[in-house]
Amino acid sequence: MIAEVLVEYNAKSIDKSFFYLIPSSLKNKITKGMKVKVPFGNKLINGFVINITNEQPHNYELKSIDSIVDDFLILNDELLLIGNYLQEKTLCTKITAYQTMLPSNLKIKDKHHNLIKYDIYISLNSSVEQVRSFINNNKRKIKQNEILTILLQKKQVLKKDYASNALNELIKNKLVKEEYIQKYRLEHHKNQDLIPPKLTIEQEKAVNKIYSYANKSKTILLHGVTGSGKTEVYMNLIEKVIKDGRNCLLLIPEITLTAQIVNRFYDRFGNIVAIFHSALSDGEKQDEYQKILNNQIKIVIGTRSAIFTPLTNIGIIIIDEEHSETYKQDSNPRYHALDIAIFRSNYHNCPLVLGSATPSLETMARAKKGVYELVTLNNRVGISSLPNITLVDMSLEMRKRNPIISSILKEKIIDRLNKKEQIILLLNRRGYSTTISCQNCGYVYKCPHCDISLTYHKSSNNLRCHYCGYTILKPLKCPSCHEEALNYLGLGTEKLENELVKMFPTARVVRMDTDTTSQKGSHEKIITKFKNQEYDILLGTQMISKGLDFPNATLAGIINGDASLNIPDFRSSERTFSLLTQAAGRAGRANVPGEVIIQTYNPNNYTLNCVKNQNYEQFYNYEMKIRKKLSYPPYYYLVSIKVISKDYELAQKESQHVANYLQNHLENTTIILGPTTAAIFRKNNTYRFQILIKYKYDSKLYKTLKELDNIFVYLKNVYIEIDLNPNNI
DNA sequence: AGCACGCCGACT
DNA sequence: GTCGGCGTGCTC
Repeated sequence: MIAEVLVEYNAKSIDKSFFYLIPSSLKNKITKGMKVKVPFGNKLINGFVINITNEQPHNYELKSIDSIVDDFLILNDELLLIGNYLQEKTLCTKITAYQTMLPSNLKIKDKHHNLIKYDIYISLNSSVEQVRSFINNNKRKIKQNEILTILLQKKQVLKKDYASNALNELIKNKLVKEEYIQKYRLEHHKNQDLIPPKLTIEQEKAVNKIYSYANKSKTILLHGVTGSGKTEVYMNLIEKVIKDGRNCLLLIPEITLTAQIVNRFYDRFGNIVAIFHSALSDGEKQDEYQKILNNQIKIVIGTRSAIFTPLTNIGIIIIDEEHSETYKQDSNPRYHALDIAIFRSNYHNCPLVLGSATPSLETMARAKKGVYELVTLNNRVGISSLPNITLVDMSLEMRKRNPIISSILKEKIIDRLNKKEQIILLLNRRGYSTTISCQNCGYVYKCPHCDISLTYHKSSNNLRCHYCGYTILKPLKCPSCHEEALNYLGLGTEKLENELVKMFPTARVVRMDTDTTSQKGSHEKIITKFKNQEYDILLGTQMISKGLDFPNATLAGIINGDASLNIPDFRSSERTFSLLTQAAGRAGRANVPGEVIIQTYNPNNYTLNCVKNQNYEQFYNYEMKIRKKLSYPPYYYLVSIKVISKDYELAQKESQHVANYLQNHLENTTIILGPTTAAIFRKNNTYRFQILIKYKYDSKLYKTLKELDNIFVYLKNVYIEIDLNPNNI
């Protein structure tokens, strides 16, 4: 018997299987998916058995497996397949693929701690008669008799509650025994008093439609406006699937911000729910994983990597806030959870639901084409209507010397403070400092070929497009209003907080950004306090826009609606639409109608007007035209290739080679742009050049990218980074 | 990745 | 004469 093993070293040059004999002592113990120790060179290292065969792969002598590291299956058949797929899709090494899929305590490494926690219980170790006679014959051993009497009634109690010399004596004399029982760190119980809300007709129709695909590997887009009760739809689907005896996987973008959702699931489903996210300790993760392996879990809720949990018999996969960019990993391996979800939906023959108020254009395009089924929720649950949105022209306000808070927003804030209602203010911080805009009229330079903002390069004092390389010298005056006011955008939450305190001295203001939420649990504290109305104004960055529900918040203000529009990326309109729509959805959820003020230098901007009209369809149609014209997704797929080196000349030279190579090896319908300097050109003294591939269909793509990747294995001091379907380019 | 092997330059 | 620099190539 021969085992095919992947070894723990992550290097392109040894990204292949190594073969070992299985010694007779391990013959019936080793299965594929196990972690083993093998001799490699002159060291003993860890590896995964990925297959067992009878065929001798080479004619030279094989070494034997040394030992088993963990004697349980770490990679089941499905995970083994997913690893293969992941490697194919992202061009990472096989070992990286498998490592990525596992929680840290199961990953390959030398010292691995066993993080299982136990409670020690004590119980009787002899017959009731023996214990009774012991009590009768040892009347003076009062403490010991006390413990025995309790055990006669309760059978099993926690050791730590009774720990004493007397207890140790009993254990020593084998009258009482200790038992180690695994204790899970996270335990949640169903709220027995909970009465699930009755579904609206629309919600019920959605549930039935989606459920009609049970046992089919169909992807369904659930497009529901903010406040339309998507979570309730998920819960009802999950209930049905569990009744059918199958399990459920729910992905959410960031668990810290969506603690509210998780708690609703705990209340409704109790201890059959396991959660996974980066804020869990290794021990907590191990416990949750263990619960799944022990078949105690029917619902897994987690962030991106939870898509790899070894949940079996999956009956539905749900990706909430489908448009969220957190589902794509932005370091190696650069996988998208959606791709893995589709793979698993095929494997398990179960539906995959993508939920969002603002679906990504790619997803909506597929739904419109009929690749995905489209299910829509048009109405908010309850009597609340969609909020009323106003765009405020900040260039007019600038002249009135209200550069930060417009007069209208100020007026509304005062009004809400008087009514004892709450206010949410969003400071859109994305896109600072890379672009410059006119402080007088809001003009932003764009590339005439790529329709993205030009990036300012201080060293050369010019403006450059990092897609195609178009460059102009930075002018002194704004070409639109002729003022000398071209500058960085810049306003921090702290400055805004000070401004608010000055403007509204009696208001209680709380700030939520990366500074105030670095401590574990601080998110939730701020959210809870605001919800309990201990504050009047919640001021924060994009983190306040997601999935939060504040019934008393009736006004949402967006301080700088433009900032994210100007990021030099073709998706910046889409991101802005999504962010502002979500933020607007925070207002007016309960029975008080909400109001939203968006401050902007571009009140005629199409995207902002679509937000104002709350019209996804309008935005979609408009943006799709631009994407078509400029050959962007969803019309074309993108691949970004970065060539990275400490040596400027070398990086430049090799990136030119890459572009030539692609030109010669890809189909002629494929567009190759660059090389040009990457968005972040110089990063800790390494230089990055970027090549962009746009393709519709290219049968040679994967083969060519693999070859390219292999060429770079043998080049020195220069590296290549390939990102298929990048989030940012 | 990690290690041995190997072929040149400056030391006790 | 030898020690050690790191470039090259191999690991089942």
